[in-house]
Amino acid sequence: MTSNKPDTRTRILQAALELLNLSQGKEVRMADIARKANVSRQALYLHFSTRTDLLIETTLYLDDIKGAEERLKASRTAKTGAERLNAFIETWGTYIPEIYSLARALLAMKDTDEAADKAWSQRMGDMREGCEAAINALQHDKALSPDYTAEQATDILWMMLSVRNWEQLTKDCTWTQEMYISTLKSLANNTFVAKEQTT
Amino acid sequence: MTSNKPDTRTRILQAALELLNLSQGKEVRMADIARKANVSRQALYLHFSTRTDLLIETTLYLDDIKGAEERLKASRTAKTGAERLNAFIETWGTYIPEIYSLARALLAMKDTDEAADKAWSQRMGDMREGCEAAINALQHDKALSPDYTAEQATDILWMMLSVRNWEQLTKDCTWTQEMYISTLKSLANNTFVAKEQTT
DNA sequence: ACAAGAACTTTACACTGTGTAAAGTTGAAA
DNA sequence: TTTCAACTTTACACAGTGTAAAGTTCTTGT
Repeated sequence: MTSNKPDTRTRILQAALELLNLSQGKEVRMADIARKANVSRQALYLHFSTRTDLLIETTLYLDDIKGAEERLKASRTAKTGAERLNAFIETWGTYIPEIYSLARALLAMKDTDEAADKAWSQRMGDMREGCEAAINALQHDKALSPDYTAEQATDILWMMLSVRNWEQLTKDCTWTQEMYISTLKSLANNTFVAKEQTT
Repeated sequence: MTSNKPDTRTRILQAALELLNLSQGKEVRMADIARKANVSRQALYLHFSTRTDLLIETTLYLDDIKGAEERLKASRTAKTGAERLNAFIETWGTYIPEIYSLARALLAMKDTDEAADKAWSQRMGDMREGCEAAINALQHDKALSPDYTAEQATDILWMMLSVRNWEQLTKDCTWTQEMYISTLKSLANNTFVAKEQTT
């Protein structure tokens, strides 16, 4: 039988997660996480080589909990390209707020910390593949707007769906999550789906 | 006659600017700036209370040099709303790369430093007014797409034109500056300018 | 000519947070 | 009972920001 009390490593990851969710914005320090996990600060370094490493591992842990991959894969079952585009926006748009606290911490380091930058870029690269798949599906349906190449369209969709944009719209512009999802769908559809020709 | 050798304060601002432009990405420290300006590190604190303060003052200095306000005001002379929208995108889009180094430094602090956040928000608030004016001009022409309210449209345009988006498109997606400008114009026009009705 | 003061320099140090180092404790397995 | 892994405890190096205070230098007014 698998023990139900989590091992130290997992407890640290959970502590990091909780603190990040709680202390919105404020820096979460190694000492804070250690205290929350009921281990010594030094013990963190037995499991994670640096703070950056710990945060990166925490994102992986979170993805695991949330079942990120399965969810994103699900959007591939849609029939038409347009449906697929909408499904992807819905899925990703719903996922963002769940990972936002952590994303924010990583984003804050991205500009100065090489490793954090790399980790974040990789994640965004994965997300980009989802954008690409949706755009390709549109193109396959001959439903991609002639205004953009598939690559350009991917770039633009990727831009639209960035975490920073979600942050700006829901925080600075105080949009609700529903508004965000529906408006981005509308925006993406207007932009990428070719207008029906009454030829 | 006004002395042509700049006073210490100005020399510090110039040094900060140069270093930020040069050392793309890497942190610029107070000691670095002091060295470059040929003053002691302590002298910086005689002119600026904190590093954040210095960076903020540097942005103001830069705006001054670049004539930011005059340029942005110029876009207001356009006749139609659509022209105005394009003029604004052109002006702002051209301005971004000129302030990018500094913007980047401020953005990096924004997430943790209260004062930096405030200063940046204020700047972006100013930029938002330009977006709002362009959208209002469109609405006045009855040329605003019925898909969005003026406020929503402003929010979306503001989002589209964010520095982070410029960064993503030109750095990650390796778009040229020309491509950025022309694509964003096309994007904004498609999104906000009402389709001509053949009623 | 001299005092006063502004604008620095120099030296020293406090503080925060990350990360390293090494010796000591504890509990379980062999 | 020893041995080992997984910790704890204590100590410290290091970077970078910001404070403090005494010393220098140059200018200016009287």
